[in-house]
Amino acid sequence: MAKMTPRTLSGFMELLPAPQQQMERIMETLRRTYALYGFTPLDTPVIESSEVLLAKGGGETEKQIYRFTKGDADLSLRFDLTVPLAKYVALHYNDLSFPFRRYQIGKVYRGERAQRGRFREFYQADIDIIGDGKLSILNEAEIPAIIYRTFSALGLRRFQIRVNNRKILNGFYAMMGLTERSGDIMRTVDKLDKIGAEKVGALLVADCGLTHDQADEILKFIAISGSNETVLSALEGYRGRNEVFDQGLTELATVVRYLADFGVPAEHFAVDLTIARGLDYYTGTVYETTLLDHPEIGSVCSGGRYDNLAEYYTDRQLPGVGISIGLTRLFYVLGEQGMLNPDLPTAPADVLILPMTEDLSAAISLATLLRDNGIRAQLHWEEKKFKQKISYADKLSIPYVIFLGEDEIAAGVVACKDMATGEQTKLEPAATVYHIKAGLAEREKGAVILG
RNA sequence: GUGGGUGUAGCUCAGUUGGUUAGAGCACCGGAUUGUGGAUCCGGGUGUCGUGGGUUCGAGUCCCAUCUCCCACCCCA
Repeated sequence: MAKMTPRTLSGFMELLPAPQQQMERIMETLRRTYALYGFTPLDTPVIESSEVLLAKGGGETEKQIYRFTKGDADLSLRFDLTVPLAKYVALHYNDLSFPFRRYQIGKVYRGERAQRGRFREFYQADIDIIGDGKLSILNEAEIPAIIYRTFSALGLRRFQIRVNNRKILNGFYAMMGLTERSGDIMRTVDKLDKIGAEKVGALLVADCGLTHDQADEILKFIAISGSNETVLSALEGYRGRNEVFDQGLTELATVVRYLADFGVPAEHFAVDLTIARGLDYYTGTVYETTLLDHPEIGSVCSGGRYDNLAEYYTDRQLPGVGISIGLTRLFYVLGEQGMLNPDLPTAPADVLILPMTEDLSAAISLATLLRDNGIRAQLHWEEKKFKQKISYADKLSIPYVIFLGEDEIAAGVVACKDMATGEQTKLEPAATVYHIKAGLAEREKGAVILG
């Protein structure tokens, strides 16, 4: 009979067991780090009513969203975690305490063309802080610290958190009398890294309708660079000409001010006036984090400040700040670059027990003892040759194999083989537990995710 | 959504001006006297040459269509 050819849709990541274990480790690290800053875990449905997800309407979202009907219901897959959060906060407003800090790691869906490092289904690992009416600027200052700690916890070293403030840009464009075109200008300027100043200048004239002088002035402005202090003092020169600009500058200075106290080394942080973010709901600080060795892949962690999270669901003013780590993209890059530690334990079990007697009673109770002591134990009781069973442990890189035959049972011991060294010990069960636990602890010591 | 490429084994690929039964390496499976894996040796091809038509005595190879995936744009994690 002709078989259907199995395949996985393009743009959907599907991992083998070992890499999946690595992915799980990264997720655990993210959860643990986020929790250090007082964020509570949240989960929301992958499917929502289209009415909810598309409340804002129009734009890219509408084009990229996976939308379908089931009976009479018009449904969509979430394309980010922020809109579901807005719905959640508006819906449960009375039961939440503000500032509301939540993290969420979940899959999102975008019906765009898949490409290298661009997926249709991917994990986002978000944190957001939502205020009720007001939200302190210090939350914006804390975000880079969270990004830094998170990336460091993964073992990443070569990354940079770039920060800007939209009020500075909007204020500057307002000074030039270009307020109504500031969205277009930002989107164009955002390409600077990719296509260079010359082309951006040309696009500003061609697409945004600016004069050459205006384009030059903008390019000159965003070219301001150097240390944080240098950029800030250069910006001070523009103070007093536009209220929004002044406010943005004050905010940016505050974000920079506490960096050291938050433990963020200067080399991982840069004020960068070219960062604008395409998304139009950002109103203040914006963040973009890139891997220094892989700028071509774009941002792996982006976010910013927004003033009105849930405006489509409630009249309440709910300002917030948040970031999103593109976990699938990050994992893809790390894997492609060989940066995932090959020595990272990925075995599904710590011990494989090979019972060699008809009566499994001794083997099963040994497995129970191991599990009672937190050791992941698997019994191999299939009809296979001895060789195949030990080879199974080898392939799954299970670190220990226990042989339990007549001799051992009679002597009240178990034969435990360390698969890495080949050494074999014969110890009583309790001593074996101790032996294995010590060995596992040793292995975990050097188990950084990136290597 | 727009434009450009690609398609042979699980993976990376070879396959002559169209010629007989489509190959290599790696991977995988089995074996080398049933209590010891990784190394070696022996054995095994696991394939609708993306799919459907067409040209031809003959198509993996040429033509058309279609699908797929990849790349760029758009946008973005």
